[in-house]
Amino acid sequence: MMGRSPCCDESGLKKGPWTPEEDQMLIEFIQKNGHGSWRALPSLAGLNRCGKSCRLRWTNYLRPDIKRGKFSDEEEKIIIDLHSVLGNKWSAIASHLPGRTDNEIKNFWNTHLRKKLLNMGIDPVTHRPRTDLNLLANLPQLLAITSLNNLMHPLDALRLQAEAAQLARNQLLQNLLQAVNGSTPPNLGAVLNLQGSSSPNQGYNPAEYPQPNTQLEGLVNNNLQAQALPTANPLAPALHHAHQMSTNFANSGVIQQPSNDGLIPENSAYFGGVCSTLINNEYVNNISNNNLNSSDGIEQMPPLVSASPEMEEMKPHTNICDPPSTSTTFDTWGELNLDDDGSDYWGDMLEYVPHFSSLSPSIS
DNA sequence: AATATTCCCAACCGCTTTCGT
DNA sequence: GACGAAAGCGGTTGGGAATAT
Repeated sequence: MMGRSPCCDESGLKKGPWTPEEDQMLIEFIQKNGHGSWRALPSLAGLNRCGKSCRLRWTNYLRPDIKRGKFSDEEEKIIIDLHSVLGNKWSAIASHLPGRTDNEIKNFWNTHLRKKLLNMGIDPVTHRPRTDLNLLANLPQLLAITSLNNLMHPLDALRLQAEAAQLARNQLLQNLLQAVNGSTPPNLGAVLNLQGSSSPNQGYNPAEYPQPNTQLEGLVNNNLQAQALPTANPLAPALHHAHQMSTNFANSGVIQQPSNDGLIPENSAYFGGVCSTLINNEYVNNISNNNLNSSDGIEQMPPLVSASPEMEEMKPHTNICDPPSTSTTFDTWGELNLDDDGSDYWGDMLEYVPHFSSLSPSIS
């Protein structure tokens, strides 16, 4: 745009931190007169500041309805969920957190949540398990070595080739999703998770956001047949969503268990403590506190959503694990042996589909 | 105790969008 | 519709506080 007017650079207007006296002058003026035109406000209020500085000070700090202090666990979870859908739309995220400013949320994300997700093996941009960058960088050499080096132990070669295939699958999935969506794919599970939530995210309408692309997921599945995976499995999308939900908050260091009773409803898929159920063409994710144990100082997560009435009415019919026990872990019931960095999630999920299908009598 | 390093966040910068004429 | 001003917004920065050495 042309004709931008300089802000505080001219005429010696004060910049930098606000003093308590300046704050008081601004508060008293706005309480008495409202802010009106921000440009006109400073001179009317007797402040040697530009209007923009006054506006930011008021909206980010002095406004009486601002909630200050530590973010609650619930707020933290909402921010992560919304960020997985909205990206760096701090203002949009802030609109779902009464009393919090976009600036505050942005700072909280950059200083806390981003690092937290990285430490959990989750890419804070895509909200998906991180790709092993070192391995990816070495992928060509890896393939060359495993195909040419006759001295390598056959099992080691197989393992390395599996890792290379895993990377290729991750890349293929990302590329396909980006090609279709035209942008980094959102975490669909997070969208669905917020349906029916009683958290203070009033006005959140999942219909505004991208919905699951089951056709694409089927395409991805079919493109990965080199691993002898099943073709169209009706539960793959549900499992995909459960997987995404799971990786939002549970990763290395967290003991993941089957649902409380080891049973899952019909038309559902289970992954990492999250059960996704297809209801009226939409996925509803369910998790209970019982699904996670604290480990290594990681706090137990609050329930993401309560079970929907539809799910409550469903009669659990499929036992997907050994007799339930509080000590049951992933390793004891599964084909899902997760790497520390979570890099095998996608592959494990696909490999789990046939197992799931064989145990679910309603799926033919 | 002194110094260096890292963390944190209020405030700023400048681009984009909205509003009023 | 064109234009300019105001407001909105997201990225970046500066410096004080906290922590490490």
